[in-house]
Amino acid sequence: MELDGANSFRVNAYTKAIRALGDETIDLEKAAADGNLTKIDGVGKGIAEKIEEYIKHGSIEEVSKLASKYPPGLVEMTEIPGFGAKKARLVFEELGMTTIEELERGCEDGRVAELKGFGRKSAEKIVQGIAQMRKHSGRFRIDVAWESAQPILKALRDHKSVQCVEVAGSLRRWRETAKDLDFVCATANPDDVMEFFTTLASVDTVTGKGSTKSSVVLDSGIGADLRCVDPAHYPFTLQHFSGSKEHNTRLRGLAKDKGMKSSEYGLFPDGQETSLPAETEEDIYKHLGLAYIEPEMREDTGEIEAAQKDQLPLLVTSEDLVGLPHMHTEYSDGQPTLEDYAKWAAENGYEWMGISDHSKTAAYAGGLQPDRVRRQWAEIARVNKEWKHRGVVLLKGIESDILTDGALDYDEDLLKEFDFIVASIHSQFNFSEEQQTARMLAAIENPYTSILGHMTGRLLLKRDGYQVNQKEIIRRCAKESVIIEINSNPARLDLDWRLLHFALEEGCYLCLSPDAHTLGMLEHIRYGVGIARKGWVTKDRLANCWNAAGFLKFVRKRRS
DNA sequence: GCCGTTTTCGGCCCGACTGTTTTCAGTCG
Repeated sequence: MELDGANSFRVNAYTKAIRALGDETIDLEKAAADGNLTKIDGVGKGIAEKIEEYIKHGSIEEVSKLASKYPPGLVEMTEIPGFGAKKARLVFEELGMTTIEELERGCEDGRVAELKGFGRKSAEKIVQGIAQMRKHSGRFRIDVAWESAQPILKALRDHKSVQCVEVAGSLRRWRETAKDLDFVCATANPDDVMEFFTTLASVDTVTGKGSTKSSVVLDSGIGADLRCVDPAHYPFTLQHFSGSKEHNTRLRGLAKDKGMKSSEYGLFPDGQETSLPAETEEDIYKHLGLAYIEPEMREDTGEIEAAQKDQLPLLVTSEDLVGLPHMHTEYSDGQPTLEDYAKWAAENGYEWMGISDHSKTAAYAGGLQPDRVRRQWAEIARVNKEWKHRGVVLLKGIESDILTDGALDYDEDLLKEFDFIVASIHSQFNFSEEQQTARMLAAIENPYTSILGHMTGRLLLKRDGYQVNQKEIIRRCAKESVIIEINSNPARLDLDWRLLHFALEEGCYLCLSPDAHTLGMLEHIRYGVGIARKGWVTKDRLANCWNAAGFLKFVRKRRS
């Protein structure tokens, strides 16, 4: 519709409706049958008709018409940074271009630069944008973003003109991936700070420079924006650029209802040019009649309603964690020894570490045959004796493959002697959803399964998860008292945070797993904490916050 | 196209930067 030059308010109306329909709790066919479609926020007569048309015919005429008018390559073009629908339409109509490759050639041979509204620089930017897009598919994992951000944050904090600085955007909200980094800085000398920022050693290219906003691309390939504001505006600017866009749109609506205008510079009562005061973000939320909302929750997934009723959950923090399950040792495909983990736990304030190497079927990963399992248990007993005085205990666990029929990977004689068992799928990713779900349900019903490992097996930005009915799995885990893992490896972050709130409502217990294969990977738990907070997780529902006795009691209870 | 404790018409969130312009359109967050 944007390519077709449709009224932008119409486009917005569809965008808003699509977002509402994305809520998995809506059964569209049922709503249509009951005539309740227009009760969905953002769905009126027109869009309801489109949905009904789709349910009836499996397609929508207007969509088909638009699709035949504008080749799919034009939609792809709009993914190029700085290149939107209007420009895509122009190169299509004026130059007949239908693919990104054609656009790239047109930029190189000078045809694009001759178009009205374009020039030499625009053509160069497009070529650069295409290269960017190809190289990184536009998004970065949170660990890349976090690690790129830390040195910059430190450098800015140490700069004499910087009063305070914080990372905002999706990284502050702990999204699993980020498009770029956003820094917000309070300073009286913005030009100083901007000059410093754009000449940092890790900066590869400068793509924009002004006194309020500068943009760069770092060596790591990720973009970074810095906003500089007067210290009086800082809380507003930080709040604004922390997003999400959807959250802020709602807040601006609330402001409007209260006769105020909200922007990154303040909260302005109608007709006034001075903002209401705010020393912290908390003050801003207070002005809007809301309890303070933690950045992780700012996704417009119910947090605003909860804040209005002062019913926000008290989110778990890393200080609440006392134990970690799921880590691999030299016995299978990990690098650390048992001793290494015990030492790390003592040094980092943890009481228990749940050792879980791969089980025997995972031969590719050095899965443990029963004799090796018993040898490891003997060593765990020895290490535990040595570290008892430091208040650390290693638990005897295993990451058991879920076999194709849903069985665990050892005989019951051996299974019953483990302290806990993480059950995970590592093979037959191509099962149908029905097969995969049945396989997983069978594993959940096994009384020796304590924790369900990485529910979908996804690798972020790389591989989609296997097909499985996650909600059915979650409900069964709740019923069977199987703890659902939040795999904290930044390549996984699986279970997805979007399902955590649902899992909590269904009554599930969760745990953060480092799934470590090196000591360094234990640090990944920071991403798990972020994701857990994002999913509204409280410490009473997180097994990591229970002491070893409590964790073992929970696990043993379902075996009896 | 959606929506309505002022409304069934006339609004719809707001501001910065860039590259192309001579006052602005497009894009982005």
